[in-house]
Order: sequence, then structure tokens, then C-alpha cells
Amino acid sequence: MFVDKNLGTTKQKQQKIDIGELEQVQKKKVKQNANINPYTGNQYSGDYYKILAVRKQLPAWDAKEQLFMLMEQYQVIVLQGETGSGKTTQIPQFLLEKYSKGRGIACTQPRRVAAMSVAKRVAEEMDVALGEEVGYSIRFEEKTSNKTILKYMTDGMLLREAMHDPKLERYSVVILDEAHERTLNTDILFGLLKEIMLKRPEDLKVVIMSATMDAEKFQKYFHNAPLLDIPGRVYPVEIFYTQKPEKSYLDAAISTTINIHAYEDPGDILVFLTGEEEIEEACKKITSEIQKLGDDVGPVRCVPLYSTLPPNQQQKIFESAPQPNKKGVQGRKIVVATNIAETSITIDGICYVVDPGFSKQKVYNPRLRVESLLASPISKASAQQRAGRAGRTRPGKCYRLYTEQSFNSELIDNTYPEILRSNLSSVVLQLKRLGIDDLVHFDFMDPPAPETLMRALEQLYYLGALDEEGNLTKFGQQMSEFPLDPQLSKVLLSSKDFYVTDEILTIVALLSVQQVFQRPKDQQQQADDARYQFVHQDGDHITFLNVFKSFKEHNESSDWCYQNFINYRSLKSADKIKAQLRQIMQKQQIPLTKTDPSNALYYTYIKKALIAGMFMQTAHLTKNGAYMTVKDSQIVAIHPCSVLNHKPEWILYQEFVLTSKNYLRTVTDIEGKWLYEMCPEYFNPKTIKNIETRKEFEKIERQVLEEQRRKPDLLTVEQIQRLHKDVKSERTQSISSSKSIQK
DNA sequence: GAGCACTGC
Repeated sequence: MFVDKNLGTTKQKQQKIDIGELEQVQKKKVKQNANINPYTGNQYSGDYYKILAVRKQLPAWDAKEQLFMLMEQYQVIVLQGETGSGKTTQIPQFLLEKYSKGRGIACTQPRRVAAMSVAKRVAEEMDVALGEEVGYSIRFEEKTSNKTILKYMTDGMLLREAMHDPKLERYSVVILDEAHERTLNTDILFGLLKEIMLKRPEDLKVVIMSATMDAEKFQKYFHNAPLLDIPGRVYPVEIFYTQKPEKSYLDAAISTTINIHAYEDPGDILVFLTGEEEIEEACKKITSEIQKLGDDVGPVRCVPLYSTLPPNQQQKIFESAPQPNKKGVQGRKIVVATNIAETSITIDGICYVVDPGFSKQKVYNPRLRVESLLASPISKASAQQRAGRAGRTRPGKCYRLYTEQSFNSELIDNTYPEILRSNLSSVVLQLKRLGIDDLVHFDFMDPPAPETLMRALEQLYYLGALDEEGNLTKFGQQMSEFPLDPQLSKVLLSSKDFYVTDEILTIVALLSVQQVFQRPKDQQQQADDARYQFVHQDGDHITFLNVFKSFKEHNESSDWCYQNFINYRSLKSADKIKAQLRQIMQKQQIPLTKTDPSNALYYTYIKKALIAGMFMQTAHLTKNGAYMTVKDSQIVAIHPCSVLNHKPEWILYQEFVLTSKNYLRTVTDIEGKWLYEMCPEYFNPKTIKNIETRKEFEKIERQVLEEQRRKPDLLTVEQIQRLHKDVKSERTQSISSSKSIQK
């Protein structure tokens, strides 16, 4: 039972006692009749005993007594177990026997599917209905009830809960699973739980569960917590290295794969590459090269696997190897995948792994405020994980396309945790919201660079989420309620001042999903033609809005999407996100306001609302025809995928991508004057490095001052309000604050 | 006229 934190103390005590008594009664019952499920009071089904017999074979069962012993003595323990040990399914069930008095047990997972599928499995094992005693909680789907005592959830979800239940009082045990993955959310939870444990020494236990690497680091971080080691159940994997470094890992991967196919025993192959383009090329080459070998080698089914592949194509990796050829030579399945096959998707029957040693990784440059993707060498832990994929069903082999020496001396032990590779404005806002004021002294397992934290604080200050002292403002608190980048939260909260909440909800939702437009390689022209009908000359943001409106007019038809090269899944998910965001707006009593699309200023309002949050991401066209970002003076170009076919003097951009050049992706035509009017402090000409841009702002400054002298009361937001006499005028906080800035 | 690893609220 998850205790509602709003319950009065007496009531809470009362409830706990009741449950305690209930358990006593249940225990007696169990003694009387071992066939009764203590959680439901029903008789166990036949399946229960069958599953129980299998469960008892899992290595986790041998550790049960030791687990209880350690839990008795310590508040936090580290549990290390390989795949196949049963830790994710069994440990939480063991803990239910002792630690669910009056409160629940939470077990976090980095991914939604894992939370869902594990919950389903455990409900079966416990012989209860999913969503009753055992449930799960992920974004858009809460499958729990007031009976739920064990809840699997995404780490992000637990963090959300912490915002409204700062001591996580609903839980008696919190288990952080897959801790070695070091997701952003898990890392924040580490620090948070460390603080909460101090406040709840008697009634909170914490279990950190991880694969083999890193256990020592976790132990040390949690005040030398004890380690419980559970052996895995995996088959040995033989590792091979190359004698010399390879010139091209792609070529080497292809030829190694062909050699395995030609000379090794039957068994499927998994090849790791870095991205879509490489994977498609490799699949094509492998297939054609093997065909050239004729009937002496077996037929192959070579399938690509990456996340942006549509689900029906992803399913192909589960199809079996082709039938033997006419000479009777066995067929083989070859999966060529990104890192998605390292953690997220498990394919049975893989016996050979080809590991070139690279993956695309996010890197963050705080000085340029740019996140980019870079193909980089993997870590030892990652290489180990990849090799392990060959030993899930029988002994396997792993071919590493680098030398043993480079494995030992060049690969780092563990991939840098995400928190060291990301823009942290969202994280900082969350921490502030969780009541952590002193970020510099917050106990991060790996503290981010001070410059990254400074950048985040600075950005949040400019957005109005923090005051001069770095304290969370009321506005910042509102921003933190949204599952969005702080900049987009600001856009959304500002949209009501410009009477375009619905339009902005749509745009923000679409910006949160990937790939609105499809552009298959063999139909690029058709895709571009189809896209043309949605194009709005002001740019990509409003073009997105047009797509969504059209999608709705066509009753969310998937056929219509297919015919128009629109990603149906993305739009459906944007629709869900939009509903969730609208709900959060309503919950915070932000008025939903609107403008008639025929109003001459309709698009101006939309663009001004975008500027309200995105003003830090703007660029100015210089005389030589190149764009320069307004504040950092970086030379940039509009990405060719943008619908903008002219070069406006000022643009707002959503994303800065560093590939062959500095590109701005998702771009909209704006006016320099609006920038100055809306954020005069930020665009004060004295702060602008580039001379041309500075001179422009000086011109604008003079112009605006002149206008204000003539009509001292004229304010942008008020102008708008006058046009909306029908809408009840409401002096909100942000209107008055933008007024005070302008004076 | 270029190209998006993977998650998540």
C-alpha cells in the first residue's frame, strides 16, 4: 500500500497498525494453508507452482538469506549481478516479505518497456493481476491501484514523484536497478536518496543493483555499503582481437562477418556499428558479397536495427535464419545494429558478435552551449556488455576489431556518465525544485564541470526561473512542472500572454518528438513535393503547426500520413504529449487563450511566444551573407532540411548541430526589434560582441526609445490586449514583469 | 544541399 502523504499522522499510524495486524492474520493463514496466496487470500493457481520451481533455480535464490542479513544491518546495500541472475524479478519479491509494512517498494528501470515487461512477469510469478499488488508507472501509463505494494517504474517517474513527495514517504524500499547505466535520472536519484536516507534512518532502505562493473564506486559513494554478489547464468564467450589496428572499422566489420559466415559453425551474428547510414551500407555489402560466394556457403538474412526504424521492420530481427540452400548448407541471420542492441533490445540465438569498438555518443560543449553526436571509442564495460550478447543461449565468440593492447591501454573503464555529457539546465531546475539550493556542494557521484553548472544557472536566470540569488522563483516552480526543456516551458507559459496557447502547445509537443517528416532514400523528390503543401514561409515552427492541423483535419489517418510522408507515430505521440502539457497548464490555472487565425497578427503572436523562451537561440545575417549567433558570435548556416528558402535578417533556431559545419535546425524568421523589445537587458547593445549586430541593436534601441517617447504607454503585450477586448483582461505576473523590464 | 546513438518526464 502506498501511503498517501496527505493523510493526517493519526490516520497514517492507524492505517499502519491495521496493515500490521492484517499481516499477522495473513501469516497465520499461511501457516494453516500453504496453498493460499498471502497477498490476495486466493488459492494459488497451478501455474504458480510451476513458475516457482523455475524461480528457485535462479542464482538470486541462493542469496536470499544473505540479502536479509545485510538489509537488517545496513540502510543501503549494493547488489551486483549479471544477466540471468534473476535480480530484477526476484530481489523485489524477497523484500516484499519483510519490508512492505504500510509502505510500498519501488524498483526503477531506465527504460519504459523494461518497467512494463518486468512488472508483467513478476505479477505472474506472484499469481496476482497486473496493476493490483504489482504494477508499473511510466509516462502516459499508470498501472497501479491502492493495493499496489510493488511498483516498477522509470527512473524519471520516481524523480517526478519526488517533486511532490520530497522524502519519498510512500516507499519503505527504493531499488535503483541498472545503476551501472548511469542515466541522468539515476544519477540525480543517487544524490537525492543519499539525502533522504539521512532524514529517514529508520524506515527507508535502499538497494543499488548493477551489472558487474562499478560496484566498488557505488559502495564507496554510499558510505562503504556492503556488496552482495550474485553470480550470473551466462555461457563463456571466447574473445578474439586483431593483430594490428584496422584502417577502416567498417570494412573490417564487413569482412569479418563474411569470414564468420563462411568458416564458422551455425549460429547468428550480431554486428555493432554506429549509425543508420553505416548500417544500411554494411547490410547491402554483406548480402551482395555473400551472394558472390555461391552455394558453398549458406544463405543469409541480413537485417538492420536502429531506433528510428519503423517497428514492423524492427520486428524482422526476430525472424529465424533462412532455410538451408539446395546443397544443404545451413542459413544464418546477421543483425547489424547500433548500440540499441547493447542494452535495449535482446536477440536470442546470437553466437557471434563483431565489435569494431565505436559508438555515437553525446558530447556537450558548455562554452558553445552545443550538444553534438560524435562517433567515439567505447569503454571496456561497453565492450564487455557487447561480448556478453554472444553467450545468452550457448557458448559464443566475440571478434574485437582492435588489438588487445588498445583494449587494455586505450579504452576507458566506463563510459562517462550522461551527467558529464549534457546540458544541465533541466537538471538544475529539477534540483532547485527538489529543494537543493547549494548545487556546488550537492553530492554528485561524478560532479559536472563547474562551467556546465554555471551555464545552466545563467540560462535559468535569463528565463526568469531563478532570481539574482539563484533561488527558484514562482515562475521557475511553474516551469519545473512541465516535462520539457526549460526554454520550451517558458515558451509554453508565455503563450497565454500572446493568445496562442493551443498553437504553442502543438508546436512544443512536435518539438518534443523526433522526425515529423519522412524522407526515404528512394523517394526523396516525392517526399519534398508532399512537404511543400505544408510549408509556411515564416519557417519550420509554423510549418509543423500546419502539418498538425492537417493531420487533425484528416482524422489522424495513418494512410494520409503515409501518402504525405509524415511520420504517423511521431504525430500520434505529439498528440499525447500535447494533451499532457495542456493538462499541466490547466492544473496550474494558466488560462488557455486564443486568437482568430484570420487576425493579421496571428503569426506574429506565435513567433513572439517562441521568442519569449528561445531568445537565447537567435542568429543575425551579416553583410557577407553568413549567419552569426547573436550572443556567442558563432558562424552558422541554416540546415538544408529547413523549409526557409529565403534569408531573413534575424532567425530563431531550435537546435544547433555540429556535423560538417555548424548548422541550425528548425528555424523561424523573426524581427530584431522584437528581440530587443522583449528582452532589452539580454540584447543590450553593449553586450553584443559582433560589431554589425551591435550596430543593428543600437539602431533598434534608438528607434524603440523614440517610439516610447511619442507613445509612452505603448507596450507590446498591451497592444495585443487591446486587440482582445473580448477576452477578459487578466494582469498576470509575466505581463507586469515584462512591462517593468521595458521601462 | 545535409544526414539523427540511445533513453526519459
